[in-house]
Amino acid sequence: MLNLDYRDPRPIYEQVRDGLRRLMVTGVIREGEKLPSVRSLAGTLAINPNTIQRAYEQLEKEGYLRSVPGKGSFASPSAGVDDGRRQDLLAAFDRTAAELLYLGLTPDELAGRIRALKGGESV
Amino acid sequence: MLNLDYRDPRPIYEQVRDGLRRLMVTGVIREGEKLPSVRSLAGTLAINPNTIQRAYEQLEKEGYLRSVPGKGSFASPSAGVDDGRRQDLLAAFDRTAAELLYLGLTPDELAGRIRALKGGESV
DNA sequence: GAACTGTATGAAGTGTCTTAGTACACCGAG
DNA sequence: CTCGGTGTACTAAGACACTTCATACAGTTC
Repeated sequence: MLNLDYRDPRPIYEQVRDGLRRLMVTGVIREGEKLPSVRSLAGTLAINPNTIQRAYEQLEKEGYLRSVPGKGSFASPSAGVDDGRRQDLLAAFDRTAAELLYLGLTPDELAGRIRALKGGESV
Repeated sequence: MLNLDYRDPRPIYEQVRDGLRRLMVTGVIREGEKLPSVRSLAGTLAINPNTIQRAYEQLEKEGYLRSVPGKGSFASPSAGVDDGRRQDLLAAFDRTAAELLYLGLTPDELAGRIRALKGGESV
């Protein structure tokens, strides 16, 4: 379900956080679905539960999941994602696209890449 | 020319590196132009020269500038940018766009943002 | 030679990441 | 109610990255 790369300079909790977010974005984990518990995921990945909790904590702040004491953590609907996350993504999108244009790619090429992503056949 | 934000969790050398890269991408610094020396920029920003050197070192690996002992550092043409950097950017572009689509934006909206960036009126 | 340039090295302080261990409160099933 | 699983909180410790300070060397320009 998730892969850790110890050669990756990014902290483990970021790899877990980004990996889980990606699973939700790509539809592997769907709205309302129960995520692995802090302790079980820590066991699976052979890391400390505190590290998992930190990843969950941040995903909850972003609005990607909701944690309920005693019950577990559940994926939230995409509409519930925090607006700050949206703003950050848009800013990152503009920065990346601007540099790619500087490097010689055309707006049409970038638009083509977006269409090729297939928006997750949602709605 | 460059702003440092000490509330930003990113390391200073990354802020300098990304800031300089942005100045080149936006055309403020043009191909062949001489960049501030390691020591002078360190003095301007009131930080250690080693930190500037680290930023320059990485930009040179990316192909954005070329440093010559005794002479200085000079902005390279966009065609000289490393291919690894291109690949990283494309991967980041796809990830960001995929998440934005998941959050409800349409391919047309994203394409519109790209056109609004105005590719630096180069060539 | 003097003054600039990039480059290299080592030591010290600070902060983050991660682990380990413990503890508390909540929920659901038996 | 009891028990096991859940999220959450806290402290301590070690490992590592970031940054600074200081020094040094080599190349260029005048």
